[in-house]
Amino acid sequence: MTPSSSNGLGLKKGAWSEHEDMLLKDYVEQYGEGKWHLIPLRTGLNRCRKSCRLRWLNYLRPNIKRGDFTEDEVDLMLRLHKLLGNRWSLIAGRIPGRTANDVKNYWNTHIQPRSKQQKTEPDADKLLQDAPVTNINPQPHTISETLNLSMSDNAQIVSNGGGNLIRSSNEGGNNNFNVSSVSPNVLLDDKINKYLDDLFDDREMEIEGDIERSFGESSAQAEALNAVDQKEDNNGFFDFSLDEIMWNPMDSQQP
DNA sequence: AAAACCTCCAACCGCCAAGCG
DNA sequence: TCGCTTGGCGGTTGGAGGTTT
Repeated sequence: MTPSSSNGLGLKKGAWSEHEDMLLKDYVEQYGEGKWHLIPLRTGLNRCRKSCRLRWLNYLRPNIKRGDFTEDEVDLMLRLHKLLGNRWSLIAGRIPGRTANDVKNYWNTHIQPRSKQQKTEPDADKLLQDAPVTNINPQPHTISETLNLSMSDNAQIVSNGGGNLIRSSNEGGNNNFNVSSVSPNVLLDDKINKYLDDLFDDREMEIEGDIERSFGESSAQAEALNAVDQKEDNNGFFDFSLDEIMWNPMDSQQP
C-alpha cells in the first residue's frame, strides 16, 4: 500500500488527501450515504466505491470518537464479543461513536494478544508469581460524565466526582455495603482477565455445546441478537444492564 | 545518534447476501 | 431461475510513528 499507488483501472489507492476527504464529505452532504458507485461520476474523485464507503464510515462520518477506549466501552465490548463473536459491526453499533474497524483493531491489538498468550502459556500464573511484584496504586483518572453503568442489582460502579471510580456491593441485599475505590485501569485489567478466564472455562464450553445441541447454533444466536435489538433505543444507544446482555437463552427466566 | 524492533490503525482484499432485470 | 451489480462484512496487510537497544 503505497501512498499514491493506483490499480489497473487507474483508481487511486492508499492514504486519502484532505482534498479527497472534502470531495467525499461534500458528496455525502449533498446526496446522502449510499450510491457509492456514483461518487467518481459526481465528484471526480478517483477512488473505488469500497474505498469511498470505508473512508466515510471509518473516518469522515460525524460523531466518530477518537482516542483510547474508555473502561466502560471495553467492558461492553468484552461482553458483546462473548455474546456475538467477531461480529464487529454489531458490536460497534452498540458502542456509540466507535466504528467496526475501531473495535476490530482494538480487539486485535489489545485483547487477542493476551488471549493467545494465556492459551499458549498455561503456566502464566506461575510466571506471574515469579515475576517481580508491582504494586498497583489507584491513579487519578478523568472519566466521561455520562458513565452510568448498571452492573447488576447488587454491584455498581459510579464516579465519586473526584476522578476515581467507586465499586460498591450489597451482599445478599442486607444493606451492608462494601465500598472500595479502584482505578479504571485496574478495573479494565480485572475485566479483561475475567473475560479470558471465562473464555477458557471448560464448563462454559460444555454449556455452549448444550445450547447448540438444544436449539441449534443459529437459533440461539438469533434469540440473543433479538434480545439485544429489542433493547436498542431510537438513538442507537443501548438501554439495558450488562447482566441483561449476558442473559443466557438456556436460563428459564429472562432478566 | 542511529539502527532495529514494536505497536497501532487506516486501508485494502476477498467473500457473501440482497436486490434487480 | 440466473447472472449481474451493489452494499456490507471480517480478515489481513503494511506504513507511520514510537520505543528500545
